[in-house]
Amino acid sequence: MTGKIIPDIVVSRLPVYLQTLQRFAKEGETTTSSKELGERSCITAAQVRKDLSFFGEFGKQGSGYNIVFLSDQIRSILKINRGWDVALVGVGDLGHAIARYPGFAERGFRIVFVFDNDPTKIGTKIGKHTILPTEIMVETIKNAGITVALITVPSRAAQAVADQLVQAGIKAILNYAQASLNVPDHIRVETVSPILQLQHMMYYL
Amino acid sequence: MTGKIIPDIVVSRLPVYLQTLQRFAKEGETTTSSKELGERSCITAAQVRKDLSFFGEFGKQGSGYNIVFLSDQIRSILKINRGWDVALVGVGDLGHAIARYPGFAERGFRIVFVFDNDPTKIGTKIGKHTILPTEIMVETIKNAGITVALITVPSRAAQAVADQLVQAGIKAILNYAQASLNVPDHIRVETVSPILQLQHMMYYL
DNA sequence: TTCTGTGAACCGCTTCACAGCG
DNA sequence: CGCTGTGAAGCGGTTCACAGAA
Repeated sequence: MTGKIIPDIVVSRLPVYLQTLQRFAKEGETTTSSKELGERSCITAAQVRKDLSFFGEFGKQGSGYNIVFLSDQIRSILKINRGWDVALVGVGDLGHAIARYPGFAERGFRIVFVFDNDPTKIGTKIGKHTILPTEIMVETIKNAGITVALITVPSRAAQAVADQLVQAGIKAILNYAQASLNVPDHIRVETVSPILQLQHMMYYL
Repeated sequence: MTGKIIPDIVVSRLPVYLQTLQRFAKEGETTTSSKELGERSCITAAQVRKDLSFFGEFGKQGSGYNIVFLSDQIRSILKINRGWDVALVGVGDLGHAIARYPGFAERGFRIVFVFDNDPTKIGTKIGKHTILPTEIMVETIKNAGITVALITVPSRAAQAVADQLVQAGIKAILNYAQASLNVPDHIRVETVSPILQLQHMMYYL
């Protein structure tokens, strides 16, 4: 089972299942079925079973899946059964909002450094973080061994920041800038694109 | 050509093409090819040609696509060759950041109303908008004939807000809350899910 | 020649359907 | 009987390859 290549689209559904499972857990459920999990995740039951079977046999025939057990398995597969230290680059309005948002830390993504290049911001505090100058970014990230970063700088600066992050040893970038980033093949980038999502929806109006 | 059902995945790539075309335009180009447009959009040339051919014959054999013309065609297909009035619900940190972000207006999505239910916020100004109480939301949106809304309220409140928005005649919702919304079939919802995107990437680290 | 538009081949994800176990 | 796990079938999107226009 391990070593087999899993379709990326399957991996991308695991966080969705996890989210639904957490909702079930909050509702006091202890067990679910592929049918129920699928319905609440907008995915067919067969798809759910096939997806999960890529990674193991997590269910019990006749009774379904144990919610806590399956959640733990998915967290383990996604490597989010541990915490991840994250760097945040760019403290405009959006960076500010993200730095103060507790949702990332609740899922194990701890923002440990916040960088900006604006001299009037450097040294000031945002929550419990002191804003650090980008000059020391590469070295700081390298020394801390951080591999995940969020980019919330203006589009025109995003590529330069990405280049620095790659140099600093970052392996995964969540990009909030309205720009597509050029990075080496072994670096993962996901872009948050609310504008593209809006434009997409307009087609159907 | 019109009336034919276009795969949603094709529609979802149009905004990507448009974004790339705009970059080309800014770089002073006037013409491009499926090869060039594809490379900069991380999509194969054949895919680009096939996608565009769903909607018409926009290129010239031998020379490629006129950038301005193709941009206009895509904007027209997506119905973003006009402006859209948008309502924003929820003025926490994120809503605040979005209300002040000029990127939406630059692409024709004008935020015309901002709602919140916090009495200490209602009546205060954010940019040029006065924050309005949610009590008058349904009526205000209905009267203005607005069909697009952004939800930036806490997860627990998102479904209730969505229900109201549907009642108000909203047809497309961009949901920033960490929650999946239940809405009638004819309403489009897209969710911005940075946390799911991060979790997805962790698999590959 | 260059590059588009497109039928056909291909490939991979989704769905089906059922064996098998509790 | 209920529900999983899974080979096989089905389907839809992607890629190929080439006719044809500039």
